[in-house]
Amino acid sequence: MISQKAKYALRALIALARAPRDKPLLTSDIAEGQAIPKKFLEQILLDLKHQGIVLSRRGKFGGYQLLKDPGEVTFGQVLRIIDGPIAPLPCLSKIAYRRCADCGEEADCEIRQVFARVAEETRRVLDSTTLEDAIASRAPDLDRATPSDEVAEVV
Amino acid sequence: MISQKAKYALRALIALARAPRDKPLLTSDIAEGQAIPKKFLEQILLDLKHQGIVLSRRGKFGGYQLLKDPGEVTFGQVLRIIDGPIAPLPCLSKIAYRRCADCGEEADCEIRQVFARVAEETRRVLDSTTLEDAIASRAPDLDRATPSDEVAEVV
DNA sequence: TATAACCCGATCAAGTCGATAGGGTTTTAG
DNA sequence: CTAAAACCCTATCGACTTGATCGGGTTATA
Repeated sequence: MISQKAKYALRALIALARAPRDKPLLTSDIAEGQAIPKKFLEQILLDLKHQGIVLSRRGKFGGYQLLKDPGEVTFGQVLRIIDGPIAPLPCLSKIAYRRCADCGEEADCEIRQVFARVAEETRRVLDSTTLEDAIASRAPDLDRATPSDEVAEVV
Repeated sequence: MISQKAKYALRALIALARAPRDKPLLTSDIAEGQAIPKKFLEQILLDLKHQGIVLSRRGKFGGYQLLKDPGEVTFGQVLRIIDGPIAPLPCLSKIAYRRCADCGEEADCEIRQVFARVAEETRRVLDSTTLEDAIASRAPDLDRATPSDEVAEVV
């Protein structure tokens, strides 16, 4: 289950991706349009800003805009920022790898082997689907997916 | 992330699958062998019993055995019993479907569409991988996967 | 210089997770 | 018959997470 927060983040980003690139959207407008608690959305947009996904202008007539092209922001990136590692087991995450204290040799772990396949499939979808794909309601261009080694680097 | 409880359940079932079919294993033996808190394991095995995965004999020289063939118990079944729905969004689960209160039309939901693909891939792996596959350290026979409609029925 | 708007940390209620506690019930050995 | 072994069941607990709220602080513009 992805968190409510991640859902909010994706909805906000999709709203930003649909808006004209040069006109910032107000937090309150996004909040109202997407039925997101405003103060909660502020936190989320701030996270996304710190991670270089959006940019903000302060003061009167400020607001948020996408910093990257909608075709270059993947669902995987957003989920990792908001929810943390995507991998189903800590020992399968490269951004937050932790050995399973109670397991034996990783190479022999049957459970790890099965969930490694799940992680691979999940990454294949999430790291290749962009905001642009989502808006266009189309399947992502699979060639966009980072080569497997590099993907593994950020799961 | 799958829960620790689900990991324990899978480890216990793999231990049972490896044992001779007619000789029950003691909770305490499994607990010791797999480094699982005994009382916690009791709860887990009880759940698995109620769901028809294992059977138990009470009293002296009692214990647990697999009720089904190791080739007929999938990771998906076990995870659903222990952790609940596998689907990444409540609106994608058929065993515990809940409409997203704050979303509009489901057919138009871009997020749902993306995660529907994730759910599909995840199910394809988890519903086709059995305890037998895990023990043999081999990829599952994909033909074993339930036809998509039926799979959807139990996500 | 007033106001709009983002920035930021603290806090909170409810729920979940992993685990423990304390027995009750059934079966078998002797 | 009875004691011991082993499963059965419910309640509870502390730590953590989640979703959200609060109260301001800072910055930029008209």
